[in-house]
Amino acid sequence: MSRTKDTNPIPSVWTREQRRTDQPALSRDAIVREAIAMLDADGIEALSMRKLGARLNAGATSLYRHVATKDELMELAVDEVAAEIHVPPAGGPDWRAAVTEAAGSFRTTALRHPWLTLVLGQAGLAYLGPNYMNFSERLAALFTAAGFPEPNRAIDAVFSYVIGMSTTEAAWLTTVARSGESESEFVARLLPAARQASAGYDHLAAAEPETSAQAGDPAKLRDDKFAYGLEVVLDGLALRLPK
Amino acid sequence: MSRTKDTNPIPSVWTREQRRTDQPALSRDAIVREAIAMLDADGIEALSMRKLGARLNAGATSLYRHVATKDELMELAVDEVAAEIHVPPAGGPDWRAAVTEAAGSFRTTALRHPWLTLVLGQAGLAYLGPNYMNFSERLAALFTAAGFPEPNRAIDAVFSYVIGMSTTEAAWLTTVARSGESESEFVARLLPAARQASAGYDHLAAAEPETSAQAGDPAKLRDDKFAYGLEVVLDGLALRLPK
DNA sequence: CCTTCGATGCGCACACTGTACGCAGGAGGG
DNA sequence: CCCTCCTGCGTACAGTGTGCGCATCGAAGG
Repeated sequence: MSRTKDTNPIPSVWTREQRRTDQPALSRDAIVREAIAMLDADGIEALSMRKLGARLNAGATSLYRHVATKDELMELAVDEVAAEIHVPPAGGPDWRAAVTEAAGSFRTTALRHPWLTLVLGQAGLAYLGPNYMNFSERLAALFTAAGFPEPNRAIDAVFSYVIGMSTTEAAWLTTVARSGESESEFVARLLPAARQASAGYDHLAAAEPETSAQAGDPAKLRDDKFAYGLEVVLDGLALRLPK
Repeated sequence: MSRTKDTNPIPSVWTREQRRTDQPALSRDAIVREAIAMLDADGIEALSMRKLGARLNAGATSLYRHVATKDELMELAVDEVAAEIHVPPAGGPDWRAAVTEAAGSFRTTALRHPWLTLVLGQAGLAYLGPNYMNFSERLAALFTAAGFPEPNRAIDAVFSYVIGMSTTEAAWLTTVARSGESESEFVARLLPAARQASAGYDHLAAAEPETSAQAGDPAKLRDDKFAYGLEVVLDGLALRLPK
């Protein structure tokens, strides 16, 4: 039984390579950080436990010592990124400017990490992470100080809008990125198809020149669109502010 | 070479089962219909080409004769479901009621098919499907008739809000469904964790009784929240309507 | 010093995924 | 009759998340 021939190279302390301590040891933080880098670079479907492990000079299953499951890893990534959202301190003189700042910060964060909204629309309770909690707390403080008797309803109104717009924009930017072209190029190439698709639809065709008139800078157009909708929501909220 | 013994049962017209024409033949429509049924029943990660094929008495790869790829199938499913969204005809006396109806219809559709918003946030160009085009066209007609000089901006404002809120609600309902409990039960069981998570956050803790006070019917609470935010947006838009 | 122990990383394996490819069989047209 | 086209399928490949048990380590305890 024990005399089966072992043709494999004899494992030895000398052949076995040294444990490398130069690389930062595998840790939850390092894993999350690298996962975010991969998500940002190559999109959500490019992240696999094996590739992530390889990037950290580790095997795929080693990651599971620090993270229970891939879903949990995604929630950790979401919360990590939530720390980038800036909410001004409560009590300033201009609540609208403060809310605009917070909304804009959420949007740019969501566009910098286009997988964020995807995970938010999927993951159970990413809302309970510390950074996300912090974000919520600061928002609550802001709206309370502004004088809203039911701050949660106001927050939900504003940020449902912000999330919806950011989701749509992120999806758009993702497909643009996949095309390998710049946004303007992609728009130009898409135009004929869009025109043809909206042929026969009176109002879509009518609205089209309005859209493609200032087709100069698509990014600026998106900025304006976002700002417009946000102003709409804030105006509606201002009406409900007891004076 | 040809004399190798064949131990398999001899294939014959008699042993081979009849082609069943009782089952509706594999067709793109049938595939999409069945896919939607599976998505509704078991969620987005439960849909695989193999299982879908099995449900249709077909092999997995047979589906590819009618559908180029799984992503394309998802886009078809989205467009199919988009037909359920009801937009009142343009030109009625009360544009707010009409928009409220359309927004509500979008929301109930999104909650009936909780995978919808997920795919929307991912797929980018599902928008070119005929039903989705129809939906957009009717919206454009509605807002134009209401008198908005830039109907697209108004539509984007309203439906970014609607999409954002629906996405959040759908995600919530999905995790509730996964728990196997009713929404009230799940809320009750989640409460301690939420309370603990918001300990130390003054404003979140302060807002909590406000939320859990009428914890009677969570579904009604969500309805109210949605209606509130929608009113906010519509008020903001009304200010921009040239009179 | 040696021994023990808990923590960490890893190789293997399993069940599953989307889908490319080539073949078999039936439908219809010459 | 043959020939061509269309449909379905079996097989196969390259991947996926992750459970399990083993090897290795640094530290702790005797």
